[in-house]
Amino acid sequence: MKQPGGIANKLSELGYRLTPQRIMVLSAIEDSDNHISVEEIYAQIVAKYPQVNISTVYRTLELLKRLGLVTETDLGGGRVRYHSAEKGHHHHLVCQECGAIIDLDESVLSSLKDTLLREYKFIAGLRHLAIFGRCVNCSR
Amino acid sequence: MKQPGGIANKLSELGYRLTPQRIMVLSAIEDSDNHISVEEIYAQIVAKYPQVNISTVYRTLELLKRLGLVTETDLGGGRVRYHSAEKGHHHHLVCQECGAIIDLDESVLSSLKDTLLREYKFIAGLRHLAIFGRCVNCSR
DNA sequence: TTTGTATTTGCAACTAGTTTCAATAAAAAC
DNA sequence: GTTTTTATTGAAACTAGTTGCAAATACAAA
Repeated sequence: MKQPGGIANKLSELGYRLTPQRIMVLSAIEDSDNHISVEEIYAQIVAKYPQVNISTVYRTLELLKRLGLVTETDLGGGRVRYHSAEKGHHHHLVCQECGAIIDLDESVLSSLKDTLLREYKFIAGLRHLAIFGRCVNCSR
Repeated sequence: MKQPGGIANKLSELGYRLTPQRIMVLSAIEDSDNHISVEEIYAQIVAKYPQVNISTVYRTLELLKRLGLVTETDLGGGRVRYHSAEKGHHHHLVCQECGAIIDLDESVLSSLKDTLLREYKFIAGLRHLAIFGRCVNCSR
């Protein structure tokens, strides 16, 4: 099929089968520079193999998400997007006025995480969060 | 119909019509102690007026959300719930293991808001956030 | 290489939520 | 109280995502 990347290796290590459909979903995510949507993944696959069903794409993403190999982020307007967990965690500031997306380093949320752990004994996931609001340009 | 609460007054002040359907949605939200789901609101309405359509409930919630009169929170598993904005803002820690929901005061996120404003010139909404992770009992 | 089997897939039916549009009814004007 | 205007509603069609199940196939074992 195609050279399997890091996610594919982990999948088979965990005992899941490496089907062509799964490899195509993995490639689409790994080859994508930024975040990729279900439609984009599906379009990419159908272009080569039209018989592949969209439900397989949804199921594969659900699996990858559950195993923590991929992170899902809601960047607003129901636009859920996917990203390889291998490429590191980060967060986004999403402007609800102009739609601008500002990337945010993971460290910005670390003091919040500490507070929650100390005061509420709660281990916050916060791997890939979208914070909605207004950017500089739109707040004037 | 029914004694209109604070939200109803604001709606008509803003020039929106006070229909029986809207008043019923408002009452359901205002009368609910905690967060209420679409199905719960709809079930409550249909019990009295079976001819009311679910799309009207969705449209009313969309309107109230847009006007900031009601806050929407995703408490996990696609279970979106609604809450009167008049009753104050707060946040939730949701345990992905046992489903426990811990309420969190708004102030816990104020230092994060400050940081985002100072370092990124971004005005974060963060009115009603759900943070996913693991509670004390499940993290052992 | 062939066989066996449990996992995975495609398909079709289903659910939640959205949208379009003609009919209805709030609220303003008379 | 009646008429007029235009926002709002109900109905039905539509879209995105999910689920059940029989058929297909990845992979282990022979």
